[in-house]
Amino acid sequence: MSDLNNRRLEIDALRAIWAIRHHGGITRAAEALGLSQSAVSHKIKRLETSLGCELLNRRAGATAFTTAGEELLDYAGRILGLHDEALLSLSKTALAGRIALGLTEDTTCSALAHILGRFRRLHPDVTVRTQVRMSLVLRAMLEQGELDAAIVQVFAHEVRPTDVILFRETLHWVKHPSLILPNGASVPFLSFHDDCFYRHWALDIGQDGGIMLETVFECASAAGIVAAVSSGMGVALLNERHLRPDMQIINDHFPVPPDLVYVVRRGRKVRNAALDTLVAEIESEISRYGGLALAS
Amino acid sequence: MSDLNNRRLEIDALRAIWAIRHHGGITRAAEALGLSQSAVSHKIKRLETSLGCELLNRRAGATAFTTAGEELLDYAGRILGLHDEALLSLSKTALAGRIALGLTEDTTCSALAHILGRFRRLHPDVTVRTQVRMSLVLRAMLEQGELDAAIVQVFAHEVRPTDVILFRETLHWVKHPSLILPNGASVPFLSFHDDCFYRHWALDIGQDGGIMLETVFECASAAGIVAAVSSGMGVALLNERHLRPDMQIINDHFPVPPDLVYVVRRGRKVRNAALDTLVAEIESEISRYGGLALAS
DNA sequence: ATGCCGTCATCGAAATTTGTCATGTGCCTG
DNA sequence: CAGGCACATGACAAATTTCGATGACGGCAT
Repeated sequence: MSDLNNRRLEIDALRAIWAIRHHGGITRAAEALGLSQSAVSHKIKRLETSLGCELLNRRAGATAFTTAGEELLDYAGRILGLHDEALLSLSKTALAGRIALGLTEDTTCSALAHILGRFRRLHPDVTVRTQVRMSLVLRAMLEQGELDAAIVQVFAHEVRPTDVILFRETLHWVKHPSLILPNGASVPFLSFHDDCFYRHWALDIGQDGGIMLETVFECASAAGIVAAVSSGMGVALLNERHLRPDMQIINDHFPVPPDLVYVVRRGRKVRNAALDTLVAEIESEISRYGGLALAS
Repeated sequence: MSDLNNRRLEIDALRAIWAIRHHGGITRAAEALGLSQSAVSHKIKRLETSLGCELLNRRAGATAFTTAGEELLDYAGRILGLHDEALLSLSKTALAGRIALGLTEDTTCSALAHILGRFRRLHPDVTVRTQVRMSLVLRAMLEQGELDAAIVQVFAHEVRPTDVILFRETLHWVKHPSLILPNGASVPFLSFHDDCFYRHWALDIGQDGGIMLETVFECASAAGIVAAVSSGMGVALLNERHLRPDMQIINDHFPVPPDLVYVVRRGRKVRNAALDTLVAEIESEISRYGGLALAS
């Protein structure tokens, strides 16, 4: 441990351990930060020697934080929050107006909440009205001019040049191992709510893929679908982040599901300086961390 | 301005602008930080170009902060506060016990308050009882074992090896220009309260220096003395930080006042781990900023 | 067991950042 | 108007940071 007074926590190092936490591993974090793996490894090493304690329990595959690591992580989050807000605050211009924003339920508990809160603080003269709906509904509202922008899920091939990509998700057909699919018979399907837009894709493949789906379960929340899959009630289309160890990914016979993308999509209105700024802040957050942290 | 995402506020740079504020100028700040003047100048320059805005209105003599500078300063204070607390938190050991601490009124509104607050947060099992008295009283309480430690003012030549020096102060004889001192006659003296320990020094010089002081005004607070001097009521002994532009420093005929030092002085009790830590934190804060920031 | 794969540590070289010294500039004061 | 003070600037040296390559280690499947 170097002299008590000369020690300091580099902002970059804090961002590194934050990224390690949220991407689960040094290699992934390095990728997200746009650095080499060795650079991040070194950064943490330096941090550790300067603090005189271990931060990570290194192990290939599963990098875990020590108690000290978790503690630092907490401070890192707060310091980075202030730091980023300071940066924004210094480059801000006085904004006023109102923004009508749409979100999906999934994204409400992501870093977006922080971005929105901070935006409020930095631009008190901008009114942000937020509505939470499903992607299909939000897209319709955008079309009709009811929203200025929305965070929606779309198929990867539907992304428009003006969309801001938040992160990608892979969709999988899953089932519980105990569920055996009989050949030829119709497949029990665990479905999201009517308005879930990739449910439509799933039901359409009945025509093309030679697979007959029969909806045996409907639920608006992912938690419900997850439970139904685990209990062996049928097959479902689930995001990678909803997969559980006891689930089995189906690769054969089923058509490969399209990739999904979360995007910020703007409405038709042309000029809105406040919205420009908000979107820019979201973009900046993404490029800094290589994607948004999303609770799974 | 570099790319929005790659910008970052170095902790050291933040500490630099903080030091500039609290020492009034780059040169002084550099000294306090243990760096060269050009290093600090460079640091700020880099900070400015990375932010794309001016932080300081440079001028010889009076370095003023711009609006952006003031804004950053606010964030800097908060970020540094968190940063330093994180650092301490990671090197802390579980402490318990109680500390009886004495302070002078002057030091209550300095950075000490922050240090004490932080100490409370980091070591909730340590009870800190603080009493505010004048230096002479505190020294007596230390002797009698009523305090574990105290922040007191002493003459520079009285500093003990075990004292921790917080900062030095120069004492001056001052008067208002309108006050003419007649030769031979007794000098009207504006005095602190009975217990002010350098009042004793002032009155004693009647014997040695051939100067006869006559106390015409007594007041416990510096503000009262300052007002009395400004109104031309007499001469007084004042700290540098209490000097006002309309005051005149008296150099001739009066004996040179001894320098003063604020120190942390510990009581007689030998072992107290909690106190050790608190004193270490104070020392660390001092060496980091080259002295304590004290409201004048 | 054995070999493969993914993850991380470590090393030397290259690139970047940071600090120092020496010097230049502008401003205030006597 | 000279001298001093406070800050800026440029060149160079030192330290730090990054990268690419390589090696070590553990998990996993054969």
